[in-house]
Amino acid sequence: MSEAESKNFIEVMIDKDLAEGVYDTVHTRFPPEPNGYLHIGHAKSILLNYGLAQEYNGKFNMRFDDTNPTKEDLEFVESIKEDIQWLGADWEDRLFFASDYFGQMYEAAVKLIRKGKAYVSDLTAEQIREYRGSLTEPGKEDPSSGRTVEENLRLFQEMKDGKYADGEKVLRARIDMTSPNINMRDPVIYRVAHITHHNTGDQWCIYPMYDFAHPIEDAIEGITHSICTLEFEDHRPLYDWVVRELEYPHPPRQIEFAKLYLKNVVTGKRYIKKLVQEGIVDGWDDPRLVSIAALRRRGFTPESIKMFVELCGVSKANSVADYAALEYCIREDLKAKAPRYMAILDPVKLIIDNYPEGQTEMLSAVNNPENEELGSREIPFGRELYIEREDFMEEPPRKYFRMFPGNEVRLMNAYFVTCTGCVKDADGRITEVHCTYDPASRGGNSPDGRKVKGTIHWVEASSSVPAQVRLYENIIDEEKGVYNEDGSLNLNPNSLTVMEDCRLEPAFAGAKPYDRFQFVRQGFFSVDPRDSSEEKLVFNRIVSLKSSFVLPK
RNA sequence: AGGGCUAUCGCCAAGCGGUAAGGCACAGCACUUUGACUGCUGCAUUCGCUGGUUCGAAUCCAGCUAGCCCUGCCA
Repeated sequence: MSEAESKNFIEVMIDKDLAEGVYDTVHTRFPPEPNGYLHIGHAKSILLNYGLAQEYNGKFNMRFDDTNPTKEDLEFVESIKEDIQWLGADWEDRLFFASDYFGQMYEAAVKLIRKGKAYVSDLTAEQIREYRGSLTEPGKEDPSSGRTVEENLRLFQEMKDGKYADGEKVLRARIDMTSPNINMRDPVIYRVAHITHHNTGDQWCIYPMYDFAHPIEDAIEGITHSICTLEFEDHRPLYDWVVRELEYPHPPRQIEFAKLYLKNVVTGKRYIKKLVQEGIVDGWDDPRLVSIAALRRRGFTPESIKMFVELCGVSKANSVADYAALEYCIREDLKAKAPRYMAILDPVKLIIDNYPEGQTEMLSAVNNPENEELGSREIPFGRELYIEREDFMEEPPRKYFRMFPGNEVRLMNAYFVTCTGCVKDADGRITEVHCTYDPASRGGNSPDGRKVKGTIHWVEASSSVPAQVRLYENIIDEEKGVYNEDGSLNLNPNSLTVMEDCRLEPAFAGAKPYDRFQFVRQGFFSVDPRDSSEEKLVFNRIVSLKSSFVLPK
């Protein structure tokens, strides 16, 4: 991460624009339609637009592109604002709604009509489709295209005044019905829709189409670089046509980049809706999803998402990022930020036979060896502890260096102990592991300098804090991918494992929602903001530690 | 098939005529009071293919091939 880092193609274009004096500032925007929740793909666009404004000392606008009331809802306006703020993109006082420009858009349409560049059409939607031609055949002239300016003005006024039913008339731009670019074949720019808009109420019954509205929105706000995704490349000639015909003095430039896709995750709204309806996930913010809200709830930091987006880069090549890259980013961000406490997810008793009964003592532990600012804590130690069930094996495989009969290991921050055996119940399940400790090894080192290969984590039994911990796997099967061949979702039933009887050291007692920790040897976890209570903390695993439990074959 | 765009390591991605950056992933070694972290090492004689121009091409030209997008009164 040095200044030697190369610029992406958008920065190169901006540099060129600035150098040539096409623009003397940079002004970007993020223009979502409030018709759903934001996911990680949107984060790329938000952070890209905001980042560019920052980098070039320019401005960044927040704008809701709410030109189609049939699909939009106020509910989404609030969630989108919250997500963007959480990501750290600051629009300052520049929060706009495309619907606030309906008056100016109407005037712009009138201007086009006056210039003979737009006309009211009587064609039905179906006829318009027929007249448009196909990918390989040119379109035909609209029979209504010959109307006079006066007639068009009158009819458009009547459209606005509610004289026509939905679909009865539309306003079309007059461009070129034979253009090889279908978007230029006299696109519809205004339609009639008698519906209440969440912002403008019943003030309008005609609404502008995206292709007409968007360049106007950008021009009104003084946007210089209108950054959107690849599928709009074909629309750029129309975008340019609109700003040119409307004669804006400093027309904005549209630049397209490739969307960010993440391998093996579900982002499709209809699939998420299905998952919610069927109760497979507990909402659009279920920690297994990758909506911004879900990532936030699971414990991801805005910094980690920013790092991920920057890691992925910006280009025009369609690409699918590895989930592993996201995991890398959150580990990287949290490893110095999160205190490292001990937590036992699958407890089994460890009894130290030569430790005095009824005795406890306090031991000191550093909270994060990589970050001294996080200080240290006192942890209780006693005769009965909990250790991880998988940290003991009666018959260990090769290269297993945790607890097994006869082996000496270190209890982290405490003592060396030598395993002496275990106790089982009638079913053969291990109920207790036994050991003896070396009192001279207090703190975790032996004065005689002998070494142990294994260090395991533990929690003193009587003072331990109960908790529930949820472990997430990718919701989708790694091999098969997100969707089956018939289009159905390929769900992994093991995507969520709930550990009910976890035991934490007392340092966790005051943990608050969203607090993040590294559980020693387990991974990074955060307190779930929705399900945690005073009585019982619920943790979400953000990400596991890298191959910390993989045994060599 | 008409138009637009894209093709560089398993995944991202620099490179813009001078002889293939970097990150993720992976592997090995070292270190380690987390089998984590960290450190070191390895990982494209080759840039979708085929020709051409050039002393020299991933970079220029031509022709192919593959993938994505476009026939909403959605955005």
